[in-house]
Amino acid sequence: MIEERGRGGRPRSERARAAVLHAVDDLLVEVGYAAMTMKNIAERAGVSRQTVYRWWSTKAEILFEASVLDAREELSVEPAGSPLDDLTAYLDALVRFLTRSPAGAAYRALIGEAQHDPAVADLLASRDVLGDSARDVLGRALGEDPADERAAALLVGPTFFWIMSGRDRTRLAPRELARSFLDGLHPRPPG
Amino acid sequence: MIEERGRGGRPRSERARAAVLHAVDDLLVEVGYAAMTMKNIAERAGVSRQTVYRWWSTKAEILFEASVLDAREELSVEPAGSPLDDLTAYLDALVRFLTRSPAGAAYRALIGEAQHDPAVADLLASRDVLGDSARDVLGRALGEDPADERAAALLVGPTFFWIMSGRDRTRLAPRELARSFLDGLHPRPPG
Amino acid sequence: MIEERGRGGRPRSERARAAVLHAVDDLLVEVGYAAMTMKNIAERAGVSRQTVYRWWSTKAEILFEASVLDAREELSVEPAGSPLDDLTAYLDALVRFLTRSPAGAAYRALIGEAQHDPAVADLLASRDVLGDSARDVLGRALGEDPADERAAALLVGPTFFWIMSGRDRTRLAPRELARSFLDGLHPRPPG
Amino acid sequence: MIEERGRGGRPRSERARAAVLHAVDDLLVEVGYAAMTMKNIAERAGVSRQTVYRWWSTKAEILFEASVLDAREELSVEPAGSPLDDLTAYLDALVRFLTRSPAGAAYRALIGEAQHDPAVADLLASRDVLGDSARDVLGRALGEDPADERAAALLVGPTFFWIMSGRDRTRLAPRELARSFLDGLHPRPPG
DNA sequence: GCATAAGCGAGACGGTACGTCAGGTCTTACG
DNA sequence: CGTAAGACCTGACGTACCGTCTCGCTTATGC
Repeated sequence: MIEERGRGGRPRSERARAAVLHAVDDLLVEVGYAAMTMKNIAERAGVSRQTVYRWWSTKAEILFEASVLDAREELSVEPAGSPLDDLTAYLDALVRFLTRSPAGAAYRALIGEAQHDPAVADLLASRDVLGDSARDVLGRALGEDPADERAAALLVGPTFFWIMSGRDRTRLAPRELARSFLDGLHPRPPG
Repeated sequence: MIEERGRGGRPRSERARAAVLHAVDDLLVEVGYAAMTMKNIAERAGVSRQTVYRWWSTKAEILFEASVLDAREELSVEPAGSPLDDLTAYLDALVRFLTRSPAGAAYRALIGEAQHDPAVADLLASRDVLGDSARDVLGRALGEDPADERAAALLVGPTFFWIMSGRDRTRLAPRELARSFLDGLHPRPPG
Repeated sequence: MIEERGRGGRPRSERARAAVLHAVDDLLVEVGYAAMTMKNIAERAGVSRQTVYRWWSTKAEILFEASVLDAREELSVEPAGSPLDDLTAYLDALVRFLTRSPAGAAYRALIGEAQHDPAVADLLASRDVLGDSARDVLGRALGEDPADERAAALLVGPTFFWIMSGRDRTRLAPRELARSFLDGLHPRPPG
Repeated sequence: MIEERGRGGRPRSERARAAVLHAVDDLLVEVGYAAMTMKNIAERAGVSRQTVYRWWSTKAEILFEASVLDAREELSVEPAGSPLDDLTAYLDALVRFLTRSPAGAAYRALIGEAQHDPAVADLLASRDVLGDSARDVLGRALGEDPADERAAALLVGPTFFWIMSGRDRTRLAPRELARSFLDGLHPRPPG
């Protein structure tokens, strides 16, 4: 990623950029998505409102930039030896991400906004965090390359629905889900 | 529903109630959830803002009341003869609901809000539209009574995730999903 | 001036109106016209910005409304017995108004704005404070009815120019100006 | 005006200076004084904002520098043979200046600003454009040397007031004003 | 010719006011 | 007492201009 700067001009302040991303992270945890405004992001970051608007259009954009790296990291799991163990570990990580991680809270908020804001929908479409991570683990566990998007939805969907619809995370059984997924992929021969 | 009224006083205007619910339906389609405000709900309904606030606290409440009946109806399917056909018909209805129906748009918007608004989360928890409809069809198709909440999530989840994450609905294959679900429930015996 | 109110609706708050007009008066003296913003008018008045904008479009409008009554009063003088005394008294009042009175400061500021803001020009044209007061005193002193607008300009102009161009008010001689004015009106017969 | 420069350094760009003064002239005519900002002066001149600020503090300063020479020129009139003709010609020029000339528009704007900005008032006091021109013509027409500042105010004031208060310039009668002025200066002997 | 120094265009920065909008509350008059 | 109307306070919105600041580059002087 080459720094592309036109001739002259004061360079962008890396300090300001980092402060804004940091502020967004903090505010999401402290006051939640709805109460997080461009105004208090700027104030919290010790940055002028204009500077925030210069680089990001909406709080969704900032939040996305602030959380996408964390998200990728939290959703990548070490190889565990067997497909079932791999998928179980992944689903464990997914539950943790969606229910415990600040980045996951950001992701849920963004998915929510995307339902009624096309700009946010486009933003999320630009980096399919959940889909990519699921395809990664599927590729490794099942040797599919590239892994099927539909298979990823089968793997992720039940857990995603469970959490997004507000159900109790402790009643989820990642290992059973992983087993069901594997069984669904390799059906009994008919008859 | 008996009208419970204290002594005297003008009775609640049924006309106003209906006008508000109607206005919310229309506005959701015309301007979307984000641009739908208490103010323009009131104006569209020809009702004073105070009257709206008297009976509902938030636009989420109105929207929920306005769409929950439609939602139940749209998600109930006729028995189709076989489990596979029943589930396929249900998933077809689910896709239609989430992507085409105004009530479905309302539901997606509310799920979104619920991610960062506990009040909306409680509201949705009070009537588990998707879960109930899935349990209904599972009960009928598989003879389970009451049907398992986890099974419902397995059935609904992949489609839910696919739509909520903004993927192309035409690339969904409800019949394959139904088949995978049935296979996942009844795994091959090991060996 | 009949109070015209549609059916219903909270009546305009006289308290808010008075507070705004008062605040403008105070601020003009304390911080001057340029530093007087809609924002600090509202804050000083203890009134919301929206309420200020509801009733006035610009600070010029508020200032005009706040000062026009004072202006009329300060520019009306008691009959003094002779035309020369009448006019001298008037010019004294005019100097005092333009250099000492808050209403006069407001008037000078508005005349200034009017030079590059047509809306302010229209506003001032709607009530010709200086012209009217001059015509009044001329009508009484000279028995002209209605008094000539050009005569008013002859009477007022020199003093107006003197003050507006920032000259020292103590070097003005109202009585001499009044005498010159009377002589200019009744010229020597030619020859 | 000797160029005073320390050792070394790039000399001031005459091109930039001229471009700014030119831009101010144009913008005053095109968008008016209020809409003329340091920002769009710089853009219009093709000059950086910093460069504008390096040489002038306010738009008033630039405007003054840009228009004062034009003003002096436009307010100087050829000798016409008689005092009445001289003064009439001058008042004609004055009306034209105040109502038609860009330099006059600049002058009116500056007079306006001076009412609530002491810096602008000082600026205008440094070169009494109207007063000087009036004293010049009076000196020539009446042989007074130096001409009286009060006499200048008597001559200029009525026209100045007429225009500044927004009255119709076509209803002015410069010759009558000149005659009144001359009569006012040489009153009938009492009795 | 090479350092020193100032001017210059570009454009980001922290501020602050703008005018608008929605939220939620209140005060009227009418039914 | 419910209702329509609409004024009220609050506070965020996104924009504009302010005046300052950092850049890289240019253009002079003077050693």
